[in-house]
Amino acid sequence: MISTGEKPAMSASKTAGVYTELREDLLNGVYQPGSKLMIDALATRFRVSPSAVREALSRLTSERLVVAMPQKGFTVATVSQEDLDDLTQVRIEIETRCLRRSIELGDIEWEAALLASWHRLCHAGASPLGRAHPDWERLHAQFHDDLVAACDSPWWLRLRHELYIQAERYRRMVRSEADTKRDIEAEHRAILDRTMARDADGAVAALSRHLSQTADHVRRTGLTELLARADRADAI
Amino acid sequence: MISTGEKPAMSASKTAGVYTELREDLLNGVYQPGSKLMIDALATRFRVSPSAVREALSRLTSERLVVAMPQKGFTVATVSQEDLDDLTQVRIEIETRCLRRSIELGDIEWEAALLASWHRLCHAGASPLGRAHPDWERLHAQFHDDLVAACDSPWWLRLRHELYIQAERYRRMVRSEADTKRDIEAEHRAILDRTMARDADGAVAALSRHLSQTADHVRRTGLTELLARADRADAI
DNA sequence: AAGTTAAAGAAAATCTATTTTTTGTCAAAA
DNA sequence: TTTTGACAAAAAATAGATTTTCTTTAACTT
Repeated sequence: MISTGEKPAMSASKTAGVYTELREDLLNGVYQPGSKLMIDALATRFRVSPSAVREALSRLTSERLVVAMPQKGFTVATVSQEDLDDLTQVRIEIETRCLRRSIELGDIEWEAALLASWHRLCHAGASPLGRAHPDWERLHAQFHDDLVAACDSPWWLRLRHELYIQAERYRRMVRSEADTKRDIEAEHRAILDRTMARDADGAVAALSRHLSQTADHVRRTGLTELLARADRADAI
Repeated sequence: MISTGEKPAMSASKTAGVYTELREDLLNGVYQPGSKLMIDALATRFRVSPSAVREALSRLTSERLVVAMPQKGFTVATVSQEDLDDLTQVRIEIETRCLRRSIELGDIEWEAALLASWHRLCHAGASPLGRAHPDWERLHAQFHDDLVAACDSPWWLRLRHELYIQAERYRRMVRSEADTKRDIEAEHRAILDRTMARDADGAVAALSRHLSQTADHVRRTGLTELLARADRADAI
Protein backbone atom coordinates (compact mmCIF):
# COMPACT_ATOMS: atom_id res chain seq x y z
CA MET A 1 0.00 0.00 0.00
CA ILE A 2 2.75 2.35 0.96
CA SER A 3 5.91 2.23 -1.03
CA THR A 4 8.92 2.48 1.20
CA GLY A 5 11.38 3.15 -1.58
CA GLU A 6 14.99 2.11 -1.44
CA LYS A 7 16.03 4.32 1.42
CA PRO A 8 14.08 3.42 4.52
CA ALA A 9 15.50 6.48 6.23
CA MET A 10 13.83 8.90 3.84
CA SER A 11 10.19 7.99 3.32
CA ALA A 12 7.58 9.60 1.17
CA SER A 13 5.88 11.03 4.23
CA LYS A 14 6.17 11.09 7.98
CA THR A 15 3.26 8.75 8.34
CA ALA A 16 4.79 6.31 5.88
CA GLY A 17 8.04 6.36 7.80
CA VAL A 18 6.35 5.71 11.12
CA TYR A 19 4.25 3.04 9.49
CA THR A 20 7.27 1.25 8.09
CA GLU A 21 9.30 1.39 11.27
CA LEU A 22 6.42 0.42 13.50
CA ARG A 23 5.52 -2.45 11.22
CA GLU A 24 9.06 -3.76 11.35
CA ASP A 25 9.10 -3.47 15.12
CA LEU A 26 5.77 -5.22 15.43
CA LEU A 27 6.87 -8.08 13.19
CA ASN A 28 10.07 -8.39 15.16
CA GLY A 29 8.18 -8.63 18.41
CA VAL A 30 9.64 -5.46 19.86
CA TYR A 31 6.32 -4.76 21.56
CA GLN A 32 4.66 -7.27 23.80
CA PRO A 33 1.48 -8.72 22.26
CA GLY A 34 -1.53 -7.15 23.92
CA SER A 35 0.33 -4.15 25.23
CA LYS A 36 -0.88 -0.62 24.74
CA LEU A 37 0.63 1.53 22.03
CA MET A 38 0.59 5.00 23.48
CA ILE A 39 0.30 7.67 20.88
CA ASP A 40 2.17 10.44 22.65
CA ALA A 41 5.03 8.16 23.58
CA LEU A 42 5.38 6.95 20.02
CA ALA A 43 5.12 10.49 18.70
CA THR A 44 7.98 11.53 20.95
CA ARG A 45 10.04 8.52 20.01
CA PHE A 46 9.64 9.03 16.28
CA ARG A 47 9.83 12.83 16.54
CA VAL A 48 6.51 13.35 14.79
CA SER A 49 3.10 14.61 15.85
CA PRO A 50 0.43 12.39 17.34
CA SER A 51 -1.62 12.69 14.16
CA ALA A 52 1.01 10.94 12.11
CA VAL A 53 1.19 8.14 14.64
CA ARG A 54 -2.58 7.78 14.72
CA GLU A 55 -2.74 7.37 11.00
CA ALA A 56 0.13 4.90 10.91
CA LEU A 57 -1.59 2.86 13.60
CA SER A 58 -4.89 3.03 11.76
CA ARG A 59 -3.23 1.61 8.68
CA LEU A 60 -1.59 -1.14 10.64
CA THR A 61 -5.02 -2.36 11.68
CA SER A 62 -5.50 -3.32 8.02
CA GLU A 63 -2.94 -6.04 8.48
CA ARG A 64 -4.24 -6.99 11.90
CA LEU A 65 -0.91 -6.18 13.48
CA VAL A 66 -2.59 -3.75 15.86
CA VAL A 67 -6.18 -3.50 17.00
CA ALA A 68 -8.07 -0.27 17.61
CA MET A 69 -10.44 0.15 20.52
CA PRO A 70 -12.62 3.25 20.42
CA GLN A 71 -11.70 5.75 23.14
CA LYS A 72 -9.10 3.30 24.40
CA GLY A 73 -6.42 3.69 21.80
CA PHE A 74 -4.44 0.99 20.07
CA THR A 75 -2.95 -2.26 21.28
CA VAL A 76 -0.59 -4.82 19.80
CA ALA A 77 -2.40 -7.80 18.32
CA THR A 78 -2.35 -10.73 20.69
CA VAL A 79 -0.98 -14.19 19.99
CA SER A 80 -2.16 -17.57 21.15
CA GLN A 81 -1.63 -21.24 20.56
CA GLU A 82 -5.12 -21.63 19.13
CA ASP A 83 -4.61 -18.74 16.74
CA LEU A 84 -1.33 -20.19 15.50
CA ASP A 85 -2.90 -23.60 14.93
CA ASP A 86 -5.89 -22.20 13.09
CA LEU A 87 -3.76 -19.81 11.08
CA THR A 88 -1.40 -22.59 10.03
CA GLN A 89 -4.19 -24.84 8.88
CA VAL A 90 -5.91 -22.17 6.83
CA ARG A 91 -2.61 -21.03 5.48
CA ILE A 92 -1.67 -24.47 4.25
CA GLU A 93 -4.92 -24.73 2.34
CA ILE A 94 -4.59 -21.34 0.71
CA GLU A 95 -0.87 -21.51 -0.01
CA THR A 96 -1.18 -24.92 -1.61
CA ARG A 97 -4.14 -23.84 -3.69
CA CYS A 98 -2.10 -20.93 -5.05
CA LEU A 99 0.85 -23.22 -5.65
CA ARG A 100 -1.18 -25.75 -7.62
CA ARG A 101 -2.52 -23.03 -9.82
CA SER A 102 0.92 -21.53 -10.22
CA ILE A 103 2.42 -24.85 -11.27
CA GLU A 104 -0.42 -25.26 -13.72
CA LEU A 105 0.00 -21.86 -15.35
CA GLY A 106 3.63 -20.90 -14.79
CA ASP A 107 5.86 -20.37 -17.81
CA ILE A 108 9.61 -20.38 -18.25
CA GLU A 109 9.96 -16.83 -17.01
CA TRP A 110 8.20 -17.81 -13.81
CA GLU A 111 10.58 -20.73 -13.37
CA ALA A 112 13.56 -18.48 -13.99
CA ALA A 113 12.48 -15.89 -11.45
CA LEU A 114 11.75 -18.57 -8.87
CA LEU A 115 15.12 -20.20 -9.38
CA ALA A 116 16.83 -16.83 -9.02
CA SER A 117 14.95 -16.07 -5.78
CA TRP A 118 15.88 -19.44 -4.40
CA HIS A 119 19.53 -18.90 -5.23
CA ARG A 120 19.58 -15.52 -3.50
CA LEU A 121 17.90 -17.00 -0.45
CA CYS A 122 20.43 -19.80 -0.27
CA HIS A 123 23.25 -17.34 -0.45
CA ALA A 124 21.86 -15.22 2.37
CA GLY A 125 21.28 -18.30 4.48
CA ALA A 126 24.83 -19.49 3.89
CA SER A 127 26.36 -16.21 5.02
CA PRO A 128 28.01 -15.98 8.45
CA LEU A 129 24.99 -14.33 9.99
CA GLY A 130 22.71 -17.09 8.78
CA ARG A 131 19.02 -16.39 9.10
CA ALA A 132 19.70 -13.37 11.27
CA HIS A 133 20.92 -11.73 8.09
CA PRO A 134 18.92 -8.53 7.72
CA ASP A 135 17.97 -9.41 4.16
CA TRP A 136 17.01 -12.98 4.85
CA GLU A 137 13.43 -12.12 5.81
CA ARG A 138 12.99 -10.15 2.63
CA LEU A 139 14.46 -12.84 0.43
CA HIS A 140 12.42 -15.51 2.15
CA ALA A 141 9.24 -13.55 1.49
CA GLN A 142 10.32 -13.07 -2.10
CA PHE A 143 10.88 -16.79 -2.61
CA HIS A 144 7.46 -17.66 -1.27
CA ASP A 145 5.91 -14.89 -3.34
CA ASP A 146 7.59 -16.07 -6.51
CA LEU A 147 6.49 -19.60 -5.81
CA VAL A 148 2.85 -18.65 -6.28
CA ALA A 149 3.40 -15.71 -8.62
CA ALA A 150 1.88 -17.52 -11.59
CA CYS A 151 -1.43 -18.03 -9.85
CA ASP A 152 -4.02 -16.01 -11.73
CA SER A 153 -6.40 -15.24 -8.90
CA PRO A 154 -5.74 -11.84 -7.28
CA TRP A 155 -8.06 -12.65 -4.41
CA TRP A 156 -6.40 -15.91 -3.48
CA LEU A 157 -3.02 -14.16 -3.64
CA ARG A 158 -4.27 -11.31 -1.49
CA LEU A 159 -5.54 -13.66 1.16
CA ARG A 160 -2.31 -15.64 0.98
CA HIS A 161 -0.31 -12.47 1.57
CA GLU A 162 -2.44 -11.51 4.54
CA LEU A 163 -1.83 -14.84 6.18
CA TYR A 164 1.87 -14.80 5.35
CA ILE A 165 2.27 -11.58 7.30
CA GLN A 166 0.42 -13.02 10.27
CA ALA A 167 2.59 -16.11 10.23
CA GLU A 168 5.73 -14.04 9.91
CA ARG A 169 4.91 -12.41 13.23
CA TYR A 170 4.95 -15.76 14.96
CA ARG A 171 8.02 -16.92 13.11
CA ARG A 172 10.11 -13.88 13.94
CA MET A 173 9.27 -14.15 17.60
CA VAL A 174 11.52 -17.15 17.87
CA ARG A 175 13.95 -16.20 15.14
CA SER A 176 16.66 -15.24 17.57
CA GLU A 177 16.63 -18.67 19.18
CA ALA A 178 19.11 -21.18 17.91
CA ASP A 179 16.93 -23.10 15.52
CA THR A 180 19.70 -24.67 13.55
CA LYS A 181 18.24 -28.08 14.17
CA ARG A 182 15.86 -27.82 11.27
CA ASP A 183 17.27 -27.77 7.82
CA ILE A 184 15.17 -25.03 6.33
CA GLU A 185 17.41 -24.93 3.30
CA ALA A 186 16.52 -28.52 2.55
CA GLU A 187 12.82 -27.81 2.90
CA HIS A 188 13.06 -24.96 0.45
CA ARG A 189 15.06 -27.08 -1.92
CA ALA A 190 12.43 -29.81 -1.81
CA ILE A 191 9.67 -27.34 -2.59
CA LEU A 192 11.67 -25.88 -5.45
CA ASP A 193 12.58 -29.28 -6.80
CA ARG A 194 9.03 -30.63 -6.90
CA THR A 195 7.73 -27.34 -8.26
CA MET A 196 10.22 -27.15 -11.12
CA ALA A 197 9.41 -30.78 -11.92
CA ARG A 198 5.77 -29.70 -12.19
CA ASP A 199 4.90 -32.33 -9.64
CA ALA A 200 1.95 -30.57 -8.07
CA ASP A 201 1.17 -33.20 -5.45
CA GLY A 202 4.79 -33.45 -4.42
CA ALA A 203 5.24 -29.70 -4.26
CA VAL A 204 2.09 -29.27 -2.24
CA ALA A 205 3.22 -31.95 0.18
CA ALA A 206 6.63 -30.31 0.56
CA LEU A 207 5.12 -26.88 1.11
CA SER A 208 2.62 -28.25 3.63
CA ARG A 209 5.40 -29.90 5.57
CA HIS A 210 7.40 -26.69 5.50
CA LEU A 211 4.55 -24.64 6.91
CA SER A 212 3.66 -27.25 9.51
CA GLN A 213 7.21 -27.56 10.71
CA THR A 214 7.60 -23.82 10.95
CA ALA A 215 4.53 -23.70 13.16
CA ASP A 216 5.80 -26.63 15.20
CA HIS A 217 9.06 -24.91 15.70
CA VAL A 218 7.38 -21.74 16.93
CA ARG A 219 5.14 -23.79 19.15
CA ARG A 220 7.94 -25.69 20.81
CA THR A 221 10.58 -23.03 20.99
CA GLY A 222 9.03 -19.89 22.15
CA LEU A 223 5.32 -19.48 22.38
CA THR A 224 4.89 -20.74 25.91
CA GLU A 225 7.54 -18.43 27.24
CA LEU A 226 6.17 -15.61 25.18
CA LEU A 227 2.66 -16.01 26.49
CA ALA A 228 4.03 -16.10 30.02
CA ARG A 229 5.82 -12.84 29.50
CA ALA A 230 2.65 -11.38 28.05
CA ASP A 231 1.19 -11.25 31.55
CA ARG A 232 3.05 -8.08 32.21
CA ALA A 233 1.20 -6.02 29.66
CA ASP A 234 3.62 -3.15 29.86
CA ALA A 235 3.23 -0.33 27.40
CA ILE A 236 5.94 0.84 25.05
CA MET B 1 -14.07 -3.26 14.67
CA ILE B 2 -16.01 -0.18 15.63
CA SER B 3 -19.26 -0.64 17.40
CA THR B 4 -21.91 1.63 16.01
CA GLY B 5 -24.35 1.18 18.86
CA GLU B 6 -28.08 1.29 18.40
CA LYS B 7 -28.36 4.90 17.47
CA PRO B 8 -26.38 5.60 14.35
CA ALA B 9 -26.86 9.29 14.97
CA MET B 10 -24.90 9.21 18.23
CA SER B 11 -21.68 7.28 17.81
CA ALA B 12 -18.93 6.61 20.29
CA SER B 13 -16.72 9.12 18.52
CA LYS B 14 -16.75 11.47 15.59
CA THR B 15 -14.41 9.25 13.67
CA ALA B 16 -16.63 6.25 14.28
CA GLY B 17 -19.64 8.19 13.09
CA VAL B 18 -17.95 9.30 9.89
CA TYR B 19 -16.63 5.78 9.41
CA THR B 20 -20.10 4.28 9.72
CA GLU B 21 -21.80 6.75 7.45
CA LEU B 22 -19.09 6.68 4.83
CA ARG B 23 -19.05 2.91 4.87
CA GLU B 24 -22.78 2.79 4.31
CA ASP B 25 -22.50 5.27 1.45
CA LEU B 26 -19.66 3.34 -0.13
CA LEU B 27 -21.56 0.07 0.06
CA ASN B 28 -24.60 1.74 -1.40
CA GLY B 29 -22.62 3.04 -4.33
CA VAL B 30 -23.17 6.69 -3.48
CA TYR B 31 -19.68 7.46 -4.73
CA GLN B 32 -18.50 6.47 -8.16
CA PRO B 33 -15.86 3.72 -8.06
CA GLY B 34 -12.46 5.25 -8.69
CA SER B 35 -13.49 8.78 -7.81
CA LYS B 36 -11.55 10.92 -5.42
CA LEU B 37 -12.66 11.31 -1.81
CA MET B 38 -11.69 14.83 -0.88
CA ILE B 39 -10.98 15.26 2.76
CA ASP B 40 -12.00 18.88 3.17
CA ALA B 41 -15.24 18.36 1.32
CA LEU B 42 -16.12 15.36 3.45
CA ALA B 43 -15.13 17.22 6.61
CA THR B 44 -17.50 20.02 5.70
CA ARG B 45 -20.26 17.63 4.78
CA PHE B 46 -20.04 15.69 8.04
CA ARG B 47 -19.34 18.78 10.14
CA VAL B 48 -16.13 17.37 11.59
CA SER B 49 -12.46 18.17 11.28
CA PRO B 50 -10.29 16.83 8.48
CA SER B 51 -8.42 14.68 11.00
CA ALA B 52 -11.52 12.65 11.76
CA VAL B 53 -12.16 12.10 8.08
CA ARG B 54 -8.59 11.02 7.44
CA GLU B 55 -8.76 8.44 10.15
CA ALA B 56 -12.12 7.13 9.00
CA LEU B 57 -10.76 6.78 5.48
CA SER B 58 -7.63 5.05 6.74
CA ARG B 59 -9.77 2.51 8.50
CA LEU B 60 -11.89 1.93 5.45
CA THR B 61 -8.80 0.82 3.60
CA SER B 62 -8.82 -2.21 5.91
CA GLU B 63 -11.91 -3.43 4.14
CA ARG B 64 -10.63 -2.41 0.72
CA LEU B 65 -13.55 -0.07 0.24
CA VAL B 66 -11.18 2.83 -0.35
CA VAL B 67 -7.57 2.89 -1.43
CA ALA B 68 -4.93 5.32 -0.17
CA MET B 69 -2.38 6.87 -2.48
CA PRO B 70 0.48 8.65 -0.75
CA GLN B 71 0.38 12.41 -1.33
CA LYS B 72 -2.67 11.93 -3.53
CA GLY B 73 -5.35 11.25 -1.00
CA PHE B 74 -8.00 8.59 -1.06
CA THR B 75 -10.14 7.13 -3.82
CA VAL B 76 -13.11 4.81 -3.95
CA ALA B 77 -12.15 1.21 -4.69
CA THR B 78 -12.73 0.35 -8.32
CA VAL B 79 -14.88 -2.45 -9.68
CA SER B 80 -14.44 -4.68 -12.69
CA GLN B 81 -15.84 -7.75 -14.34
CA GLU B 82 -12.65 -9.71 -13.70
CA ASP B 83 -12.65 -8.76 -10.04
CA LEU B 84 -16.26 -9.85 -9.63
CA ASP B 85 -15.57 -13.18 -11.31
CA ASP B 86 -12.49 -13.89 -9.25
CA LEU B 87 -14.15 -12.73 -6.06
CA THR B 88 -17.16 -14.95 -6.67
CA GLN B 89 -15.09 -18.04 -7.30
CA VAL B 90 -12.94 -17.58 -4.20
CA ARG B 91 -15.97 -16.73 -2.18
CA ILE B 92 -17.78 -19.89 -3.14
CA GLU B 93 -14.85 -21.98 -2.01
CA ILE B 94 -14.51 -20.23 1.32
CA GLU B 95 -18.20 -19.92 2.09
CA THR B 96 -18.83 -23.57 1.35
CA ARG B 97 -15.87 -24.66 3.43
CA CYS B 98 -17.26 -22.72 6.39
CA LEU B 99 -20.71 -24.15 5.75
CA ARG B 100 -19.48 -27.75 5.70
CA ARG B 101 -17.70 -27.25 8.97
CA SER B 102 -20.73 -25.52 10.45
CA ILE B 103 -23.02 -28.37 9.45
CA GLU B 104 -20.57 -30.79 10.98
CA LEU B 105 -20.32 -29.01 14.30
CA GLY B 106 -23.58 -27.10 14.71
CA ASP B 107 -25.82 -27.93 17.64
CA ILE B 108 -29.50 -27.32 18.28
CA GLU B 109 -28.90 -23.77 19.40
CA TRP B 110 -27.18 -23.04 16.10
CA GLU B 111 -30.14 -24.49 14.22
CA ALA B 112 -32.54 -22.43 16.28
CA ALA B 113 -30.68 -19.18 15.67
CA LEU B 114 -30.42 -19.90 11.97
CA LEU B 115 -34.10 -20.69 11.68
CA ALA B 116 -34.92 -17.46 13.50
CA SER B 117 -32.71 -15.40 11.21
CA TRP B 118 -34.27 -16.97 8.18
CA HIS B 119 -37.74 -16.19 9.46
CA ARG B 120 -36.87 -12.56 10.06
CA LEU B 121 -35.36 -12.30 6.60
CA CYS B 122 -38.46 -13.77 5.00
CA HIS B 123 -40.64 -11.32 6.84
CA ALA B 124 -38.58 -8.34 5.71
CA GLY B 125 -38.60 -9.61 2.14
CA ALA B 126 -42.33 -10.02 2.23
CA SER B 127 -42.98 -6.47 3.36
CA PRO B 128 -44.27 -3.91 0.88
CA LEU B 129 -40.83 -2.44 0.32
CA GLY B 130 -39.37 -5.82 -0.51
CA ARG B 131 -35.64 -5.95 -0.61
CA ALA B 132 -35.38 -2.19 -0.54
CA HIS B 133 -36.42 -2.50 3.08
CA PRO B 134 -33.75 -0.73 5.09
CA ASP B 135 -33.35 -3.72 7.38
CA TRP B 136 -33.17 -6.28 4.61
CA GLU B 137 -29.43 -5.90 4.09
CA ARG B 138 -28.78 -6.34 7.78
CA LEU B 139 -31.00 -9.39 8.07
CA HIS B 140 -29.52 -10.91 4.96
CA ALA B 141 -26.02 -10.52 6.38
CA GLN B 142 -27.23 -12.02 9.64
CA PHE B 143 -28.68 -15.05 7.90
CA HIS B 144 -25.46 -15.75 6.05
CA ASP B 145 -23.48 -15.18 9.23
CA ASP B 146 -25.61 -17.57 11.21
CA LEU B 147 -25.34 -20.16 8.48
CA VAL B 148 -21.61 -20.53 9.14
CA ALA B 149 -21.64 -19.51 12.79
CA ALA B 150 -20.84 -23.02 14.00
CA CYS B 151 -17.60 -23.16 12.02
CA ASP B 152 -14.76 -23.31 14.53
CA SER B 153 -12.06 -21.60 12.50
CA PRO B 154 -11.79 -17.87 13.26
CA TRP B 155 -9.49 -17.34 10.29
CA TRP B 156 -11.81 -18.92 7.76
CA LEU B 157 -14.67 -16.89 9.17
CA ARG B 158 -12.63 -13.70 9.04
CA LEU B 159 -11.74 -14.24 5.40
CA ARG B 160 -15.35 -15.13 4.65
CA HIS B 161 -16.49 -11.86 6.19
CA GLU B 162 -13.98 -9.86 4.21
CA LEU B 163 -15.22 -11.32 0.97
CA TYR B 164 -18.87 -10.93 1.96
CA ILE B 165 -18.34 -7.20 2.30
CA GLN B 166 -16.67 -6.98 -1.08
CA ALA B 167 -19.50 -8.90 -2.68
CA GLU B 168 -22.07 -6.75 -0.96
CA ARG B 169 -20.64 -3.72 -2.72
CA TYR B 170 -21.35 -5.28 -6.08
CA ARG B 171 -24.73 -6.56 -5.04
CA ARG B 172 -26.01 -3.25 -3.73
CA MET B 173 -24.97 -1.49 -6.90
CA VAL B 174 -27.82 -3.14 -8.70
CA ARG B 175 -30.15 -3.44 -5.76
CA SER B 176 -32.37 -0.63 -6.93
CA GLU B 177 -33.03 -2.34 -10.23
CA ALA B 178 -36.11 -4.48 -10.51
CA ASP B 179 -34.62 -7.87 -9.89
CA THR B 180 -37.84 -9.59 -9.04
CA LYS B 181 -37.13 -12.21 -11.66
CA ARG B 182 -34.99 -14.26 -9.32
CA ASP B 183 -36.62 -15.96 -6.42
CA ILE B 184 -34.06 -15.16 -3.79
CA GLU B 185 -36.44 -16.35 -1.12
CA ALA B 186 -36.49 -19.78 -2.70
CA GLU B 187 -32.71 -19.88 -2.87
CA HIS B 188 -32.46 -19.05 0.81
CA ARG B 189 -35.08 -21.63 1.63
CA ALA B 190 -33.17 -24.29 -0.27
CA ILE B 191 -29.97 -23.48 1.59
CA LEU B 192 -31.77 -23.54 4.90
CA ASP B 193 -33.58 -26.77 4.08
CA ARG B 194 -30.45 -28.71 3.07
CA THR B 195 -28.52 -27.28 6.01
CA MET B 196 -31.12 -28.22 8.61
CA ALA B 197 -31.24 -31.70 7.05
CA ARG B 198 -27.47 -31.88 7.62
CA ASP B 199 -27.07 -32.62 3.94
CA ALA B 200 -23.66 -31.03 3.50
CA ASP B 201 -23.33 -31.68 -0.22
CA GLY B 202 -26.83 -30.43 -0.91
CA ALA B 203 -26.36 -27.33 1.20
CA VAL B 204 -23.05 -26.54 -0.43
CA ALA B 205 -24.60 -26.93 -3.87
CA ALA B 206 -27.48 -24.64 -2.93
CA LEU B 207 -25.17 -22.02 -1.48
CA SER B 208 -22.88 -22.17 -4.51
CA ARG B 209 -25.84 -21.67 -6.81
CA HIS B 210 -27.01 -18.74 -4.72
CA LEU B 211 -23.66 -16.98 -4.89
CA SER B 212 -23.20 -17.68 -8.58
CA GLN B 213 -26.62 -16.41 -9.43
CA THR B 214 -26.11 -13.27 -7.41
CA ALA B 215 -22.92 -12.59 -9.36
CA ASP B 216 -24.69 -13.36 -12.62
CA HIS B 217 -27.41 -10.96 -11.75
CA VAL B 218 -24.95 -8.19 -11.02
CA ARG B 219 -23.10 -8.98 -14.19
CA ARG B 220 -26.15 -8.84 -16.39
CA THR B 221 -28.08 -6.06 -14.74
CA GLY B 222 -25.75 -3.28 -13.97
CA LEU B 223 -22.02 -3.70 -14.20
CA THR B 224 -21.66 -2.69 -17.82
CA GLU B 225 -23.62 0.47 -17.30
CA LEU B 226 -21.77 1.14 -14.08
CA LEU B 227 -18.37 0.81 -15.67
CA ALA B 228 -19.49 3.13 -18.44
CA ARG B 229 -20.53 5.74 -15.96
CA ALA B 230 -17.22 5.33 -14.18
CA ASP B 231 -15.53 7.15 -17.05
CA ARG B 232 -16.58 10.40 -15.56
CA ALA B 233 -14.49 10.07 -12.45
CA ASP B 234 -16.13 12.98 -10.70
CA ALA B 235 -15.22 13.63 -7.11
CA ILE B 236 -17.63 13.61 -4.18
C1' DA C 1 3.13 23.87 -33.21
C1' DA C 2 4.98 21.16 -29.73
C1' DG C 3 7.24 20.84 -25.69
C1' DT C 4 9.19 22.83 -21.43
C1' DT C 5 9.23 25.59 -17.41
C1' DA C 6 7.41 28.69 -13.90
C1' DA C 7 3.96 30.35 -11.06
C1' DA C 8 -0.47 30.13 -8.80
C1' DG C 9 -4.02 27.59 -6.88
C1' DA C 10 -5.81 23.44 -4.65
C1' DA C 11 -5.49 19.64 -1.87
C1' DA C 12 -2.97 16.62 1.22
C1' DA C 13 -0.04 16.07 5.15
C1' DT C 14 1.38 17.65 9.42
C1' DC C 15 1.65 20.16 13.68
C1' DT C 16 0.06 22.47 17.98
C1' DA C 17 -3.39 23.31 21.03
C1' DT C 18 -7.83 22.24 23.10
C1' DT C 19 -11.52 19.33 24.54
C1' DT C 20 -13.31 15.03 25.98
C1' DT C 21 -13.00 10.63 27.95
C1' DT C 22 -11.02 7.26 30.70
C1' DT C 23 -8.45 5.61 34.57
C1' DG C 24 -6.37 5.51 38.92
C1' DT C 25 -6.42 7.11 43.73
C1' DC C 26 -7.93 8.38 48.01
C1' DA C 27 -11.19 9.28 51.41
C1' DA C 28 -15.61 8.76 53.52
C1' DA C 29 -19.58 6.04 54.61
C1' DA C 30 -21.98 1.65 55.09
C1' DT D 1 -13.47 -4.39 55.38
C1' DT D 2 -15.75 -3.29 51.39
C1' DT D 3 -17.98 -0.17 48.52
C1' DT D 4 -18.98 4.22 46.57
C1' DG D 5 -18.06 8.69 44.95
C1' DA D 6 -15.36 12.47 43.76
C1' DC D 7 -11.18 14.30 42.31
C1' DA D 8 -6.90 14.37 39.73
C1' DA D 9 -3.88 12.75 36.29
C1' DA D 10 -3.22 10.65 31.92
C1' DA D 11 -4.33 9.56 27.50
C1' DA D 12 -7.26 9.77 23.43
C1' DA D 13 -9.92 12.43 20.24
C1' DT D 14 -10.68 16.56 17.75
C1' DA D 15 -10.21 21.17 15.76
C1' DG D 16 -7.92 24.65 13.38
C1' DA D 17 -3.84 26.53 11.47
C1' DT D 18 0.42 25.73 8.89
C1' DT D 19 3.53 23.55 5.79
C1' DT D 20 4.40 20.65 2.02
C1' DT D 21 3.25 18.53 -2.20
C1' DC D 22 0.82 18.05 -6.35
C1' DT D 23 -1.75 19.87 -10.38
C1' DT D 24 -3.12 23.04 -13.53
C1' DT D 25 -2.40 26.90 -16.44
C1' DA D 26 -0.08 30.03 -19.00
C1' DA D 27 3.85 32.01 -20.82
C1' DC D 28 7.99 31.14 -23.15
C1' DT D 29 11.45 28.77 -25.89
C1' DT D 30 12.85 25.70 -29.55
